[in-house]
Amino acid sequence: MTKEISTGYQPGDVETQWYDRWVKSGCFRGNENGEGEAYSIVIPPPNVTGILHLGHVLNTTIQDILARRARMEGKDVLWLPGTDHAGIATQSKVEQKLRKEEKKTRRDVGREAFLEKVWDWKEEHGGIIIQQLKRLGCSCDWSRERFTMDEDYSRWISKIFVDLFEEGLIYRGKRMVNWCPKSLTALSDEEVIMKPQKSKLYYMRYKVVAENGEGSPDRWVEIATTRPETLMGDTGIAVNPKDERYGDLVGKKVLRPFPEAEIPVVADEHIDPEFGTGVLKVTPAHDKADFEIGVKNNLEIIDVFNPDGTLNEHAGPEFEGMDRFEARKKAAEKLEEMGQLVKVDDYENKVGFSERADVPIEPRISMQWFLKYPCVEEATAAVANDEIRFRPERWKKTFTHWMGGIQDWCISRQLWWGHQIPVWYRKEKAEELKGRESLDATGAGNDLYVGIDPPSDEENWVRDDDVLDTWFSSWLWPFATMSNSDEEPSPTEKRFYATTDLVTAPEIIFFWVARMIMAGYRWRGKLPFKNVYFTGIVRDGRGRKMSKSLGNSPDPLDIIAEYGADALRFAVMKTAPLGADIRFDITNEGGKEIYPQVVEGRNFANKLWNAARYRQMQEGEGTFDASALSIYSIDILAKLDQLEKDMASAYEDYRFNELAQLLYDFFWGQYCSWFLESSKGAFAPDADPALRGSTVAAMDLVLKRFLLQSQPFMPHISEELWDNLGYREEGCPEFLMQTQLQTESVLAGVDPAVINAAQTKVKAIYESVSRARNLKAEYGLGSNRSVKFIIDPNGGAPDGGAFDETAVFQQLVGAAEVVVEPSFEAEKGVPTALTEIGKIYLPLEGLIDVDAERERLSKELAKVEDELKKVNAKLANENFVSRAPEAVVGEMKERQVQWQDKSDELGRMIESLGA
RNA sequence: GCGCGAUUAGCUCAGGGGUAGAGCAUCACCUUGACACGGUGGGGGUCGUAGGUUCAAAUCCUACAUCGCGCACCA
Repeated sequence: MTKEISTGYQPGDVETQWYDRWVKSGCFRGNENGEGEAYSIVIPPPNVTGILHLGHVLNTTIQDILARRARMEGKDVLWLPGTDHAGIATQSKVEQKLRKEEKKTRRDVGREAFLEKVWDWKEEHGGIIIQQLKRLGCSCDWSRERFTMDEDYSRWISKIFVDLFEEGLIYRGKRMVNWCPKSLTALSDEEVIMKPQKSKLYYMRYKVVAENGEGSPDRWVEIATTRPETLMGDTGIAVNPKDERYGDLVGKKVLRPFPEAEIPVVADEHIDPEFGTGVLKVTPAHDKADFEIGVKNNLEIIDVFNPDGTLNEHAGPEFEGMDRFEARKKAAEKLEEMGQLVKVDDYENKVGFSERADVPIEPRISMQWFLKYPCVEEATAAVANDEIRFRPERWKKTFTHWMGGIQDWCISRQLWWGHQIPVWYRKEKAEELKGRESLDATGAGNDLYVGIDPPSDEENWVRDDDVLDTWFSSWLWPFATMSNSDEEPSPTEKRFYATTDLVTAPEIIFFWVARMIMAGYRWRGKLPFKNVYFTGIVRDGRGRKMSKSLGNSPDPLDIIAEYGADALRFAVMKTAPLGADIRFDITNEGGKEIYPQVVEGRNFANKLWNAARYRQMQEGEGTFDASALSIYSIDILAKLDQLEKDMASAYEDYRFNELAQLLYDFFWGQYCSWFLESSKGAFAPDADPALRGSTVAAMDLVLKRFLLQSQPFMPHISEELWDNLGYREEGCPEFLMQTQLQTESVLAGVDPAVINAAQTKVKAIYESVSRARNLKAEYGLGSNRSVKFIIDPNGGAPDGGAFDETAVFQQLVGAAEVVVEPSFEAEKGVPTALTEIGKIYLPLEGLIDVDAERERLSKELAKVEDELKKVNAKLANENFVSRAPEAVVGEMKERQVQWQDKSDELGRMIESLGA
């Protein structure tokens, strides 16, 4: 058996080999001493423990395309990568492992030892995602990779904290915060996700306390609540002051059923009389709104929960130690027993969930550090007046809205993995200071130390236990990755800050984007980036967001292994309209998951591969001689020019899907389907050597320029073909990815009139070919054998003369023979098509059927007349003729003539067939 | 409740006042000298619904419907 050589492109080794070579040659390194225009992006740092998902693929491919394109435009590019320590996520993972393997909690092992374990874990498992980004082809400057817990980077965090503390923007206070009972930490508002929940609305009744024996001894007031388990913490009930039903109750007391206590009835305008019974139970310790009502009315605050969401001693012995959801049932049961539960309705409400731990958060009063945001006005203005440009622009509104209602940021977390707050308390005063409210720069004198470095007599001090919110480190990312905090701006920063583009998901517009703008302005006096491109969300075929928990997110690495990174990149880009969501289609074929969009990408890569192979099969160098170019070569080169123009303009607007579409349409639809097919004659043994040479030259030109254009999207295969085809020129960089785009038109030396004439003629030929193929197919002639066409160019040839492109016509149509016969007199019933180059006859032996042909032509005539009717109607409309733009009317008139001619001609053809 | 977005062929999506488009899928034909991960041709759409503006609306405007996403202290 002979060995079969695969004609298909095998991406695997090709991709990894090129990637290694690029890295080794320093192609990705940002040059701070360069002289070109600077272009920079900082990567949104993925979690150090993260695994690549399709969202990352979308996001980083866009960045890679921007970076690669910028390099080819001669810019000095820095794409700065790194990872984020992801406080809660990482710590939970290690805690989980600890629990599973050693049956211990982090407290069992102690802070120091636990942190060591986290670092170990990070060394072992961290950075997987970096390897995955490399496999995708990302051209990041890995020599500058950063991690938010790096020592230099950490010093930045402390410095920023100290600055803000001294400025009075950071303070500590006892406040209602979002508490995660699973992670045992406070969370910022942004880390809480509201989810609709099917729950119950419990109607219960409290007894009104009789005053000095007056009033009805049996008066009850009905209250609706979703959280009966907190009633032990109720210290009042509230009604709307305007609510006539309850007006007389205000100032009286009701009896809390358990633990039994008399609690006051207060009036508050926030109460909606329409909701439930119009009466609210007030639990100041466990609800933000209740807290405010409590403060206003001087109500007692009773916390009935432990930090982990179980109930504490204040709930009474029956409830102590019980989980909050069990306690809910139990409280309802108990009310029932007491005859105080009126009814229970099904009810859907929204409950805040911890983003990371995915459990309902508990509003809880606790001592936390807060930040009043700096530079809010400047940041708001920067986006409002497009100093920072958002794409799509609609996110501006969201941003402005949030900035307008901005709340102080709870920055402390009761975690260990993260940047510990740089605050020390004098040992003997520590307990007192830790409990002090409203602690700020003015408060504690010499007993408080806030500094980047620990105090020199550290042994006399106790450090604050809390760490900072991970986002408190991320907001410095654009500049803290470039310079150290104690030094002048580094050469890297001087050259590459502010960055050019930021590519990120709209989900983190508040978490990250807004805060970076403020931080950049506050500490660098410069906005951190010029453009922000918000990507869409990657969804599955059913429109659901891809997520690990749904299990609907395929592993990009599996896809890459099967189809290649270039295919995946191309697939994602082709369906990534500006900021709109992407549906990642998955179909199932015989139990195997197929990704149609990626298949398309792979097929495209394969097409590219084979088109290049075809070039390699033609021997020798081409010689570019403008005067020897065929009309087909001129045509494809003109289209190449147009492609480059269209690409440039689509890049301006970040229209990545359009860019991918342009590449695809040009290469497959124009170059392969038409040009390569039409050029085959030039390689026949008896072909004119000048034609052959110029055709090869045209092929080379197109391939070269096309590879330059496609490199950012499909870097690996483009590089491979650039190499295989030997397109590197003397004195040019080693790699395609370093090669500069050429901007000069490929047809610069050719007379525009010649180009125009060639394109007109080629267009006519191609259209006629389509008609001829059509005719063939209509008569069921699939094979190219034994098909003969006769062309009667009688006045129909585009240049007015005889038709001289029969060879190409024959090749394109797939015919055995094509002859030109002016004024050909066909037998009756010979199938005919009316085309741009004349009448085309398809004589069929034994198949001549006058009736059939008449019917076919009649059908066509009907279509033509339909069009003609439409055009006629339009032109008969006076309003149209007088009010539509001249150009539109002119075009319509032209169309009228065309359809009329066609109709006449078809009419004659039918007539000639006889009745 | 307010705001934003989407709704175009079976699927994934372009188009954005002037003749409804692509890829996939489907059907028919084709082992034509790069590619069957290919070639050729066909079928398939009253552009979510109802109004309005206009000579002309898939496109602009207004409502509504469905889906999605933000924001909001309705227990």
